[in-house]
Amino acid sequence: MQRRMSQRLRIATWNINSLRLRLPLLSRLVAALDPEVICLQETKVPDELFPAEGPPALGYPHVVRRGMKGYNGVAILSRVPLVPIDTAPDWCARGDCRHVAALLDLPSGPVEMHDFYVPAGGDVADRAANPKYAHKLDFVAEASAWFAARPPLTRTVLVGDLNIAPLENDVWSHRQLLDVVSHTPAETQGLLAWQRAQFVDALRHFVPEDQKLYTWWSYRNRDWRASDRGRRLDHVWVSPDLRGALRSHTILKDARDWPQGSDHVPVCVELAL
DNA sequence: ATGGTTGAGCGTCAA
Repeated sequence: MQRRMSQRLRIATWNINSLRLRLPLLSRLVAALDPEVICLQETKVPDELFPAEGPPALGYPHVVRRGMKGYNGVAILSRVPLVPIDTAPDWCARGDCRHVAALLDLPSGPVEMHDFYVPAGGDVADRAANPKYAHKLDFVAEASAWFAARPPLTRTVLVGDLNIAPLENDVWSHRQLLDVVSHTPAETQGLLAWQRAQFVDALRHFVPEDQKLYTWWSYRNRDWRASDRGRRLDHVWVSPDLRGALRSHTILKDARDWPQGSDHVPVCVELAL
């Protein structure tokens, strides 16, 4: 029986909440996770101010990024060569920098990599009263329809800060958060429809749905660990053909205590490809 | 119903 050698592929995703401020923390991420690919959100840096020397110095010479002034911004840092993908639309026609995609050029063949930063959606869970909430729902619906219209995906990974905690145990209190933006039925149904059309939830592949799982803890808590009012806002999805390639996952909870840390912690999934 | 904290960039806005 012939058996092709498979390669380890670790993909990390992190809402870094300012790349320039937290560039030094990336070396901690690399030390802890040793990923081949790092997907970042909320880089908050225009492309012309992107710290070009930073990622290569950390061992990630291949970079695709899309940034703007002040807000949003996404980037993929890689040890593996990248080929940018530019076929996705400008979501909601806003010119926002909320999505970047690339092919990972692996010896076993290309892997399609998507990095998303879904709108947070503001405070009021009412489409009519809150344009940010309407934008969030529209963004999810548009992305969902775009992926659903494609032929069945293969060797595809989608990660990012999707700003929605879809399952009951993705939040500290399902009942208390049903009206809180990030866990309303309109959001969770929209996100699950997007996911289930083409993807497998890689983190829930490893952690059963009856167990609490969080990736974000608000800054607005005196003791985030003691109160533990977390939400699972950061996600890793893989196309169904990669289910058997899933090896392990890490939620780097310790990163929430890094000096001047982000309110999101890095999430990592290892595949054998 | 409100507050609590952080980042960008210099007003507040976004989260």
